Amino acid sequence: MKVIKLKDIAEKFNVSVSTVSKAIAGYTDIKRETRKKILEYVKKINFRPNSVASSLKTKKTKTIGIVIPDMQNLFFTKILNSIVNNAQREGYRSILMCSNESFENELDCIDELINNNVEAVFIALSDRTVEYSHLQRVKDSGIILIQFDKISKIIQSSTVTTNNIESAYELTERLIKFGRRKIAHLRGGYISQVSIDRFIGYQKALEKYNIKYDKNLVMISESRSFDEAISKIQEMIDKKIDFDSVLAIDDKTAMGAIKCLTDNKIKIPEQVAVVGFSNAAYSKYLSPSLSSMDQSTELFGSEIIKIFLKEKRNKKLGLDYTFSQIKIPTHFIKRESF
Amino acid sequence: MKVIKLKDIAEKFNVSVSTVSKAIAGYTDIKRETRKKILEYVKKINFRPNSVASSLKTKKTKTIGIVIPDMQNLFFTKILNSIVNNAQREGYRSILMCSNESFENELDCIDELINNNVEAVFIALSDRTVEYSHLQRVKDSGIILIQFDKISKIIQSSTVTTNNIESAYELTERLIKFGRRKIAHLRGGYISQVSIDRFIGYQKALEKYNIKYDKNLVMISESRSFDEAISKIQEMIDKKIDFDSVLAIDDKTAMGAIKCLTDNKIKIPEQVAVVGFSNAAYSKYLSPSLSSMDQSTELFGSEIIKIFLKEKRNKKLGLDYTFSQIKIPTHFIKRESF
DNA sequence: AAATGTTACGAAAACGTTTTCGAAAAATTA
DNA sequence: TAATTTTTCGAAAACGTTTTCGTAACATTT
Repeated sequence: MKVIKLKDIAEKFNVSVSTVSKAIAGYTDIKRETRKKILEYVKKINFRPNSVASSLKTKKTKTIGIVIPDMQNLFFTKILNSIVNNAQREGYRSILMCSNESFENELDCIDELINNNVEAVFIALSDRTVEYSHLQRVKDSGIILIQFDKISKIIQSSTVTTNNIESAYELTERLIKFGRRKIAHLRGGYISQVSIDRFIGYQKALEKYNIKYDKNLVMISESRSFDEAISKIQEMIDKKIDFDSVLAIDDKTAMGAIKCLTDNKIKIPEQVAVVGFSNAAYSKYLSPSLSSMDQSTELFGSEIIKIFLKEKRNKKLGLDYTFSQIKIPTHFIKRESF
Repeated sequence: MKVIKLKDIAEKFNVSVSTVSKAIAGYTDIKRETRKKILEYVKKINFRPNSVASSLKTKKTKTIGIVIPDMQNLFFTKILNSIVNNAQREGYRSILMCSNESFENELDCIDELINNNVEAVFIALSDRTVEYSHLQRVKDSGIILIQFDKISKIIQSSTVTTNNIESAYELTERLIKFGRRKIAHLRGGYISQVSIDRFIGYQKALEKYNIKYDKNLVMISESRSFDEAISKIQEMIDKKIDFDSVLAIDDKTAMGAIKCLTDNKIKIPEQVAVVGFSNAAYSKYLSPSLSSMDQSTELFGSEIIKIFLKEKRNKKLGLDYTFSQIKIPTHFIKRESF
């Protein structure tokens, strides 16, 4: 119950607190045998210097803060997992915050993290974030900021994203080469950069293959929910709009599409091919299983930590650092839906 | 860039550091107007006392540690979300750790959290945890321990769990009342308490309704994976074992069952009804959508925090506290698979 | 033997708070 | 006016580290 501290160890070996501290920290101005016996004891009782006191003194908290918009979204939880694991490996602990897709919450999360003296903030913005002074505040506090997935280009920082334009382009191209010409696009709202970029990729591919863009084939799912996807597709069917494939903004909406099509006895992929984004964990479990664009979530975490360590090193050396803009490659996962 | 501290504010108003500190902390021995002007300024610049220094002094870190075995499992991420939100509301931050179903990792997580002076550890054990001295170490460090979902009864602590026995009983009973008698059970391994309890519930219901227990109807899915579930069901089909329903250990294995049955052109639920546990986010997206037992994950978080605050209060008052054993109620979600 | 260099260690300050305790100033009572 | 109480404030210690700098002890070189 009593917590050991440096002083206790110092007394045990009749040395000073400084000596013990330096032995543990690996200083070389300690006699070999002195250091050895201290280290042995430290190891035996599994002693680690009080991290709070240490943080106060060194001004390093060895803590990073993560803000994601949704904890029910496996894409984010996988990235989260990967960040946490990579951070842990480098000796950093992770404080987790969730904005729940609310701008208000996001502000609170940021203030909380700044107040907690985290060394870095890794954030995927909420869909409702339209103003960015809180991110500036992070930077002004001397905290390293890295945006991932849902980012704002207004604030200068390193970013780690999927190449959404290219990725959507590739998917569309695949559908075209599969023989589809009437490709419906179930997109997200207008303020989401992800949604915008995927839409651009979709258009570019059509253009490249001389397929006339038809705005009747584009539906907007503001909420990107399963239910909204169903109703949007049903609307298309009711309006008798002719389409032979669906490029959905993500796997959840793709699932909505599959559900709706199946209920309407439309054969997938024979009549309508369906493809999603993100390769959500459940995508392969569906009937038909969903073809999707995998985003290698493990790479997100490792790249983010890599950038963080680099920026930290540069900052320490007083170097002017340039921000990294990393694009995580995607690759197509072929399943039954297309 | 320069971080404000108490001293800066003190100088600005020509008072002492103590006065500023006390004004912020709400002490009453500060003149109203003095306090007012300090508080106004503090609010204006959004100042909060350095939490590291504060923690060192007060020995309260306002931090809780959470350990879960799997971040790809929506059941856990939902609980995680709920804990984090509830903790945040009470002014606690959450350090997140993931054991990835490894006992080794779990040990590391615990040591890390102890070293970080968290005030509480909330843990769902990994499936491979067979020894519990690390949990004892948490308690010995004066840290409040609360186990949830996957718990060990060997270590005395408060717990928050689903009533797995009753819940499985209810599901089985529902299948029986639905007219099914040949109920297959796709269970988990033998060391998982969750798996054991659900199996017990299954047996109890059979017994109650005078249905003879048939061990041919029970399959073990050690990994509880989608693929293993498929192969186990396929095995049943190949062996021509007759069954009219499947009680799966969780929604993922239930999905495997659905997939396999669908591929074998077996009608759900007409020929075989399928039901799962946990009401995973994707369950309603399937075709057929999956009936399941919802576990109100939000309640997990609020109950855990409630217990934590109670134990903390009792500890402070020096009371002998008794541990709470909370059972989170489940309720059946009827969908298409049964 | 003196001068110089090297090794091993500890004293003490500092990090930014919180909180106790004493005391000055103001208000109240005798 | 003197004595007492109440209000308001600040000095200072403490939390457990890290790290600088000084120095004693010893070794090596002139």
